[in-house]
Amino acid sequence: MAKEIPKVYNPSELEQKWYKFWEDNKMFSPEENSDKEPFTIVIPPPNVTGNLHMGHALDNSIQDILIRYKKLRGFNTLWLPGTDHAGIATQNVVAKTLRKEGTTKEQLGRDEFLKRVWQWKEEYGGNITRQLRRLGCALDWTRERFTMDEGLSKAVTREFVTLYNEGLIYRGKRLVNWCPKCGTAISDIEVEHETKKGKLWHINYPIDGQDGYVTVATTRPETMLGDTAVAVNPKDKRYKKLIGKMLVLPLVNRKIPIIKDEFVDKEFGTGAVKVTPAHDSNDFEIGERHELPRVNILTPQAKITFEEFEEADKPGVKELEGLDRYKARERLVEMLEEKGFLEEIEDYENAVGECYRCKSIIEPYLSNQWYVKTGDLAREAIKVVEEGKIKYVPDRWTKIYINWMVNLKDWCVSRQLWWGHRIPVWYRGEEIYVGEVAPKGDGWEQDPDVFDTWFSSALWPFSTLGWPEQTKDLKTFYPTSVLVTGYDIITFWVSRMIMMGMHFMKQEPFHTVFIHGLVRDAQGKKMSKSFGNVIDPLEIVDKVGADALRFALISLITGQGQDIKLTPDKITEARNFSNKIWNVTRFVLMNLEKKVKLSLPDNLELADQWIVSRYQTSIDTVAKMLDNYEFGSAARALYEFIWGDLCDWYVEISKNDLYSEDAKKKEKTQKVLIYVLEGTLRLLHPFMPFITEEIWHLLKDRVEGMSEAKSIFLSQWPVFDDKLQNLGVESDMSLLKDIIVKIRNIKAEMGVQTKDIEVLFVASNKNEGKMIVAGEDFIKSLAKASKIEIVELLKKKPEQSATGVVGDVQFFIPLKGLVDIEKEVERLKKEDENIAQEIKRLKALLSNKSFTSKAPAEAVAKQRMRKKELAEKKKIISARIKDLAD
RNA sequence: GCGCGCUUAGCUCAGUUGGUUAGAGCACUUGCUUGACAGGCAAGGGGUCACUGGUUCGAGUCCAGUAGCGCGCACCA
Repeated sequence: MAKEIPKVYNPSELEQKWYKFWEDNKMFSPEENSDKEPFTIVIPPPNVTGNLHMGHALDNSIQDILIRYKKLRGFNTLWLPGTDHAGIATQNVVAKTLRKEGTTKEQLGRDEFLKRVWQWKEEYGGNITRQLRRLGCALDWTRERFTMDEGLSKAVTREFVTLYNEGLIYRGKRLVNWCPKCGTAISDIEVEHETKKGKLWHINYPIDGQDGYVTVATTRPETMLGDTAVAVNPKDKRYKKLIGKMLVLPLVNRKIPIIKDEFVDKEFGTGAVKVTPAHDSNDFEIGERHELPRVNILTPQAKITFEEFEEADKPGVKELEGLDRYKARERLVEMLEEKGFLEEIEDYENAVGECYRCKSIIEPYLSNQWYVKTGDLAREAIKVVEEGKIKYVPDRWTKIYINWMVNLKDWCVSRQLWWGHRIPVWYRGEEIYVGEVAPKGDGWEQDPDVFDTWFSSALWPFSTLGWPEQTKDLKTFYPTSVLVTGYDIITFWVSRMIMMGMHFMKQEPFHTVFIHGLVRDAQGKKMSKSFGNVIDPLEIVDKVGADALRFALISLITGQGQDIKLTPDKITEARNFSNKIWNVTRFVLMNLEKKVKLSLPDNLELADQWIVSRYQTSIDTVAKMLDNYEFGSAARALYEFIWGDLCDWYVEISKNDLYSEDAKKKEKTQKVLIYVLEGTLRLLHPFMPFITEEIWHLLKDRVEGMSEAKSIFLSQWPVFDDKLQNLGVESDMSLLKDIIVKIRNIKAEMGVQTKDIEVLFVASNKNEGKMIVAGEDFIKSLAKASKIEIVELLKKKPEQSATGVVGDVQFFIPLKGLVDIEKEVERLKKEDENIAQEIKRLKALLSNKSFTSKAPAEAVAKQRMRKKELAEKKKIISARIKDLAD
């Protein structure tokens, strides 16, 4: 029978088999009409264009653990999957394939293009959801949603129209963050700032009607084409008498005023600032204050245009028309130099905004956009967190969230894309119509723009449950329980869900936000294709299985939510761990000749009581850790219990019984092994769903009285029984283990390999004697001793033997002829010295009055005890040294 | 500039409310063809817990400061 189980665990087939089983049986769908308490998570919807990366793997492993854990604990769980239409990303992907075909979206036209996007979505949109299945995620696929599906589209329209009617939406012509490559506005948080080396050009602007000039400094000389003023600080003596005079813009010859504005820093640059209201946000504000004209000089593709120029201003710079912004900059600087307007070029560092998606440099650009007024929405969203109705874990994110929300600006929600939710606004001449359906009558034209993708994902926790319809799901599963995500997305998404959740549902969308770190490479670098340091989770799943990948990631999670450095070592460790679990199962099943009943026998011996106690402790600690979102600690605790306690100790000890002739003992031990293994599988199932399912079924074939459930997922979390937890037994075992290690240690140091040694124990009290008797069999087998003798008192000193002292127990290993005495004396002297030093330290500590009087009695007693123990140990060892030396 | 985080063994990291003896995995040394597992077993070496000062009987742990690294926000042209 045992031969059926291979030596090495081979995950790939098994994982596919079990996922299919789970999904075919719709096991991940919640129960209908259940009176169990619901536990809900909505997945952070991955981009439909996306492929599973390590960040997803971590994020979803955590969610899966929560779901499976709660399911085992008897909750009616729902983990709702879905994907995000990812406006820019998806549009770019399809545009790229069109380019390969030699066409463009403009040539196709809007409707045709959208057809192609949908086609693309049908074909490839399932990639990432397939990949989530390979990870083992217990997602309810019957409820899968997509941000562009009918229901969610309706929700977004309702959202906009409602906010509009409430006066929380407005349209404005302002400077936005414009990405010339993506051809759309993006929101503030989609702009990344990176400090770059640049130049500061100092340009002389001649004063009109008199000699002299004013020098301005700029990092963007090409924007001078759009200058409509030069500003100075009103207190700046250098320029005071020039305020109100006109300057002549070099090359362009436009006359622009010198104005005064508090914004200008006298100390910086030359103290005079060129003002380009159409291309810089500060300048825009100065322009507002002084009612300056705005001259736009760029096309949406960031090429120079003179559309808004006076005819007279064009001739001097005509050759720049149509040039890219950076080409134009180069040429313009040359021209300024030729004409003698360039005063100086200085090296300079400043932060330039980049598009988070395509890394193009963002252009502040004047355009008409739709905005959400965030003031009241943000206030509510702050309040609900401050009141503790939503908790961030770890807590430090609370402050960061609130700080960000307090400074929140109005949210630009329109995007100049085709792929997305079309803005439900229609225009007819000066008329504007906002509504969920198109207005009646002729001549209406719908706004060509679409919404920011986050405008729809803000509704995700309730739109996926059916909102705006009052569905049963919505009533049952909203508010959701926990949101799990990386900190990089708090601002994009979490904050917006809270705002919209509070506004539309009047209830927080989740009570806990668990924020985890980002997955990085071994050097701590972000994984990115351009660095070539990405580890593809699917490759790892192919190689070592999803369980191992999950376990590696989870066991790296820290309490503070640090970023995770994933190394190949860690993956190997987890792979080895699955193999260990596999093999301990092999061991247990190999040693069953017939079916056994799942029950704890009553003739437990010391080691049995110990492993049962350790198992009970594990039930308790793992549950507590999971309840506190301490995923890493929970994983590490299980690792230690399984590998350390169960495999390294109990399995080895159990061999005595399993290979013995005593049928009763044999059966007792088989039952203990089954009992502990079966329960441990359920503890481990949330972390490693596949291997635990497989083994659980292997056990089911051979064990009577296991759960009737058809999957371990549908069984239940082990019940913690504190009567089976025995701390006295745990401490006894810990002493016996120390003794065994000490014997092994002496043997190794003495170079003794034989099993034919004898150990003579001197037990100074009855309890110790009993303990050693209880452990006699396994002390012999694990320490490899052929004989053990226990005496209360030493009648005569053992000769030519090695000595060990563990706690109050001393023992002798006669080594006549096996080893030279000098070596043993050496070894003991070394130990003696170490003890002497420690005793010295303790003496000093205990004679310190302030310690004995101020420290709690417990701490003092502990140290006294320790000193006493060491002193005794030293006595024995010193005596031994003396004896041997004689 | 402001804020946050990190700095513990050669490497990657744990370390709960301060309790005196700082742990793990990998790597390293030594020994095991042990009937679960060499993806394994046993034993061992290896750390003035970044630095300085403070609080305390006692600090890896608390406080202040310094340095280095990382991140976020804001940017003065």
